[in-house]
Amino acid sequence: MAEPRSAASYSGESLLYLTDEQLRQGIEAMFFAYRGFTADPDRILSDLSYGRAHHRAIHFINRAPGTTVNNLLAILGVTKQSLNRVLRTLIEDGLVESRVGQSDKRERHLFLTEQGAALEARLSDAQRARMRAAFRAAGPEAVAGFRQVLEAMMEADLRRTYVRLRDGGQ
Amino acid sequence: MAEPRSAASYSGESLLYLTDEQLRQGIEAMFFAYRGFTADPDRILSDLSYGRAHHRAIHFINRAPGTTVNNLLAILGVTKQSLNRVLRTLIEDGLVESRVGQSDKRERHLFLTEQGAALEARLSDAQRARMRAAFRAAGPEAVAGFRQVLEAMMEADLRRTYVRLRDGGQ
DNA sequence: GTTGGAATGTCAACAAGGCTGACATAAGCT
DNA sequence: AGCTTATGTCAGCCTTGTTGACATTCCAAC
Repeated sequence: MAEPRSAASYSGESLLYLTDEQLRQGIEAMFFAYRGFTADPDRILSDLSYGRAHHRAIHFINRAPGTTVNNLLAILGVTKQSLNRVLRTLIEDGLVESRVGQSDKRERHLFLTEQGAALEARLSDAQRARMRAAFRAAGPEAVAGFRQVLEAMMEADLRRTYVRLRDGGQ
Repeated sequence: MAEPRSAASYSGESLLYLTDEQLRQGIEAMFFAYRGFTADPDRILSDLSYGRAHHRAIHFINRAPGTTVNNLLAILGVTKQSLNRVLRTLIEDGLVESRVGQSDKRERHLFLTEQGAALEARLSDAQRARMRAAFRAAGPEAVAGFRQVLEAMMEADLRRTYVRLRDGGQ
């Protein structure tokens, strides 16, 4: 259970931050923090009888307007049936618009309507407010570390997606 | 939408890390990283027809052996009906033992059986391996920042729970 | 031109895991 | 004795994930 953590690798540098105890604290921090991370949007959504799935769709459509359904599937990591159910209600409710592609007419390109953008703003304002408070409390060096660790924790394909989004790709 | 971020507070210190763009990157990093965070245990669990809910229960029972049902409810933030469904299967399957309290016989104290501890070890080995890789890649200063930001992101009551667990309380 | 495959949508059925509400039981407290 | 607390359980509902099957539309290759 307690890992031997290869005594040979102690070459001057302290590896105490890699003990099982430290790792477990990191795991629990992720668990509890994620609850906080989603708490504010969840409250807003429950009043509208939407769920987290709707939030995720709205977020990434806003993030990459005109994205295709297939593209969104890859980002969200769910089945098309599951996403379709969510998209259908968002389209019916007038928050999302689905336009047939010009070059490839099989593709549907997704956009937020004015109403959809309004909800997106409300949700992300709430979520950013908490993130801002956390960033401010921790300071810029901590934020840089936070981002580094999270990035290293992602699955390789999602890290590529994350970096592409971050660096302004579409 | 774009916050004025009170120009008066620029007292020499750069607040560029608090821009909406930086905050949004933090939000997306949390989203993608959490998927990585749960990916390995999820794979193990799906083979056993257990879910994340079982993992969470097992984790915290291992973490605080003898904890009561009520205590676990507070940590996990679910209803007793929801938790009970999970606990029932874990007890039936012989992974968790429920002992009537000595002082207060209404309470049930929860413990992992040998079998339960074995699964816990398997799950947390997998999860720790990813966390360890991420920590190692990012380095000790980054890890400290990661922990600071996450802690600041928690809801107040969960932060207390987290700190209590971290500092060896039960 | 026809055919194969890709992108999408839809229907049906199912499961996990949240939730609420109601109720039972046992035990502790006043 | 009566109220409260801790727990368990039943029933039913919702969201959001899954698989499988099938239709449509359209591009592209042959």
